[in-house]
Amino acid sequence: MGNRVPTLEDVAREAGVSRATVSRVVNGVRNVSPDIQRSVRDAIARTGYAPNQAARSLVTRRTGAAALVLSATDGAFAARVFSDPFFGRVVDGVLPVLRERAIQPVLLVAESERARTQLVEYLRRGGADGALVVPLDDEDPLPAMLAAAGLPTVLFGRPRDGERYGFVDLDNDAGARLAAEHLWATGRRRPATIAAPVTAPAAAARLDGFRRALAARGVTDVPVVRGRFTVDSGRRAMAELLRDHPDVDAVFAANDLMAEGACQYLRERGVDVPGAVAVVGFDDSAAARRSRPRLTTVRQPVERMAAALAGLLVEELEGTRTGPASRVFEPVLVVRGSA
Amino acid sequence: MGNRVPTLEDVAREAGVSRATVSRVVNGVRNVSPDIQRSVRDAIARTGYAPNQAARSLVTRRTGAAALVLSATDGAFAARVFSDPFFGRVVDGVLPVLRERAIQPVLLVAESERARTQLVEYLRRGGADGALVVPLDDEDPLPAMLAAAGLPTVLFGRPRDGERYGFVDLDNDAGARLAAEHLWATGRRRPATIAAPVTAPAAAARLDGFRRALAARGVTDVPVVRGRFTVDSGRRAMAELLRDHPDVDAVFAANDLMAEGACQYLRERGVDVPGAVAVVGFDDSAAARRSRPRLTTVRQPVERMAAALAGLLVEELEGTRTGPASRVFEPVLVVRGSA
DNA sequence: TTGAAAGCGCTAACAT
DNA sequence: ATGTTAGCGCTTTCAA
Repeated sequence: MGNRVPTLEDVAREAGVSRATVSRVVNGVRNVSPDIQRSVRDAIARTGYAPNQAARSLVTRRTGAAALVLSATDGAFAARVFSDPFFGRVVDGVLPVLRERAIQPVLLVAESERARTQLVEYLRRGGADGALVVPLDDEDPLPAMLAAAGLPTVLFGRPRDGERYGFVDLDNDAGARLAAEHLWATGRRRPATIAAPVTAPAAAARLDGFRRALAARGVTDVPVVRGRFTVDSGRRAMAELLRDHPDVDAVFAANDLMAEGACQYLRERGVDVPGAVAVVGFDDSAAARRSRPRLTTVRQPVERMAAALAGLLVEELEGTRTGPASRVFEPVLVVRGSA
Repeated sequence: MGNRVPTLEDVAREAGVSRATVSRVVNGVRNVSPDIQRSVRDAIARTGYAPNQAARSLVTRRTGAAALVLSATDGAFAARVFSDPFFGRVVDGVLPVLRERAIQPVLLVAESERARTQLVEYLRRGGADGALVVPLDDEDPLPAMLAAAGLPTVLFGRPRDGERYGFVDLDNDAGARLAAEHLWATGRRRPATIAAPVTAPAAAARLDGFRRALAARGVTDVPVVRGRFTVDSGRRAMAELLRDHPDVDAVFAANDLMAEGACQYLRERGVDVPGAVAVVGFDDSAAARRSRPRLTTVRQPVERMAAALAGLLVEELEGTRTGPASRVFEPVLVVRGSA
């Protein structure tokens, strides 16, 4: 037996109609009489027909897929992405929006120079109709590459070059301020911060926001140690902080993972949290709830932001909106046990 | 100006040659004189041409992409995948193999019934040339669906229905035995185990292997508590174990995350690890090195296994091999501080 | 409501 | 070494 994959033609012959009619049924176009619809559906079932996406795309110029791109310029990529709950939350937020519209979400990772090139090539050729990009680095060239390739692109996090893309972002400055004000209000006068890598998106905003809010209260010498968003780096940063500034009474970390690491280190050294040192995290991820004590943290509504991001792309693809649009979300302070 | 995307035709006209010649240059076929190659390349650069994948796929019946499918039948999917270092290691292992051959890796997640259906549809239509599937559940119908759709499919972990697919797997039984023998050899006589969910792939093998090895030494009543592969579930399991069997002197957890949780709980309760209770993990993931004390664990060479898995698929796609093939890796015990 | 036919952009067989 | 040409399987006018 010919092991050929069945085509529209086969279904048409089987059902005794034209290709056009089968196509209409498959694509749910009305103006097809009910009985013909039935017989076509039967023929489809009998033949096991599935549309050929290549042929379809060739004429519609659509793939029905949207790329969710995780991009970083440094190494240790997968280790980071697959251990920070943040990315899972992004995925959780994006999926339902796309699924609802039967847009296939495809995750693409750009872990190296070569990967970026291949990825852009892939998308230029028509791998997906648009891209949702989560840049892990402010200097990431990928968004610009995608835009240059003419691909509808939206970003998680405000890009440096402002308004060329649609994006969603958090008011990071306000978030850092919430942390600072809470620590101040609870009597902390010698706060330090475990900041993000200099090139991390949002890093500057969280650090500056924290410093400014404290400066407004007369605290100008806030110790800063950089972490790398991981539990381990938070632990090491805390060790450094404790060594160089044994009198700190509060720590604001740029994400929950580092705050968790800080708590771990403090507890191991017998330093009471929050008694001796208060710790505030950022994100309100799963790490905030599993940490001991549970973390007081600045909540970033990642799932809602990701859903909005997907919505932005969908609008662009559907032509509902034309220019780039953006949306900024407000953080909320969640007080738990650590501060 | 006509905002049309340039096609082969445009490049051909620009270079003053035929479409076929341009195609040859683009696809790196020899038999094209150097000077013509140059002028074609120039024309490509000038026009900004990129091949249309749909048109290409239509004739080659290839997409140049391979899917890495993460599939689960229960909820809390993204939270699991994006916090267990295991999946990052799989990605790390797969990427280089695919990149090297310029095969685009696309990550697909099947988090629900609907997602599975859409995903299979997508792949049937030609979303990728083959699939690397990491099933999180033994009863996952996805592999069978993909196979039924005629898509080349290989699995991480031996499937229940044996030899219908190519797969890579670890000798989990041997791994569990290593753990049991180490605990026995170091004088532990009242071991317990934190097992995986009943439907988890490899779960049965690790549990049975542990039991059998101990039974051979006369220990037949090994307490078992089920965890869910997370730190938290490991912590809770340990609490349960300690409550119901206060005399346990060793714990074998089915992965490092649960072992980490067990250690955390024990330390919080002031139980010395490994003094009072020895803990052995499984995987040798990043969690093993960050845990305190560092975990003694059964090493699973996930990256190498994932690379081999990708190799299996590549062979199948290239026609180098025909029937399903499989490869089973041997575990190694890594002794650190926890046992 | 249905069918006929053109054509999307490319590769590959064949001809030169 | 290069060109000509016939499709790949589908959607979408346009006619009927």
